[in-house]
Amino acid sequence: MEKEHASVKTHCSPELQNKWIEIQDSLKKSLKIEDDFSWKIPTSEVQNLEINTENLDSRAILKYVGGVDVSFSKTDPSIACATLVVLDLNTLQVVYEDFSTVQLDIPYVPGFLAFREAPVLLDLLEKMKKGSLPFYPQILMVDGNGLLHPRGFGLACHLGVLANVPTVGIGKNLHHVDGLNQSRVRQLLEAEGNLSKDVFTLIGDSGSTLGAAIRSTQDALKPIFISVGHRVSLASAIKIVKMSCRFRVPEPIRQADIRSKACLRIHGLS
DNA sequence: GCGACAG
DNA sequence: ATCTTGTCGC
Repeated sequence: MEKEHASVKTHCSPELQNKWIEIQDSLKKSLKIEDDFSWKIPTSEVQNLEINTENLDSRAILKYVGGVDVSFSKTDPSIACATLVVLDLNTLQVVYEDFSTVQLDIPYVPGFLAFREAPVLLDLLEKMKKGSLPFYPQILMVDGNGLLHPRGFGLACHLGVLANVPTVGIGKNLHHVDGLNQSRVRQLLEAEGNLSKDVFTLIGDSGSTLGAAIRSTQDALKPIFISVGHRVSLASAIKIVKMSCRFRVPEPIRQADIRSKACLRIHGLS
């Protein structure tokens, strides 16, 4: 009888984890956490109309927002469907979608999600770019964290750096990091005077700003967790996320998730 | 040292 | 991530 724990703790060799940590630390040197893009974020409807006399700003307006997600087969947990969608920010309609069904042998290890999911997502992005396909995303929303990560380099950062595209991390659950945990977030949201607030900056014990918890919809009790991925500031990331929310989960991520699962069904998995 | 821990 | 029923909302 092996000395296997009855629990389902995920772990892999310390050697591999050390190697992964080196890669994260190395890639992190290329990380940019301020706005680094040529377009401008749309503000009010009025300003987008050309009746505005201040036409000195010739930058393009953000229009194409991407979203990526990976779903897994319940029958064979190693089979995954990775999905890339691009939405028109004005209509929140999908203008592009692509899938890749693959076998993933690398396990999910907290803190190392990128080593499992980034490769296939990168393939989808590179395929779109090399094919000169239209609607290549000006910014990409990723199902996972960015700076809100044990070493400040989650999947959103990882993908952003390798694809050299602006990214924002979207977590549906809090990754406990730097002293941040559910009870502290709960305490933030329920604090007197914060009942009507919808954005809560997340500052760790170290004093650094790791991201923000936001109530994306009025009726959403449970927040989502936004963090900087690459080439975008937290303030800009929050603005863009707010513009893409019809429901709690921002539409690019939500559509990627829905279509990813539909893709598995069509292929007889599910 | 042990537990907690995005998807 | 995935396993699941009913239920509420648009």
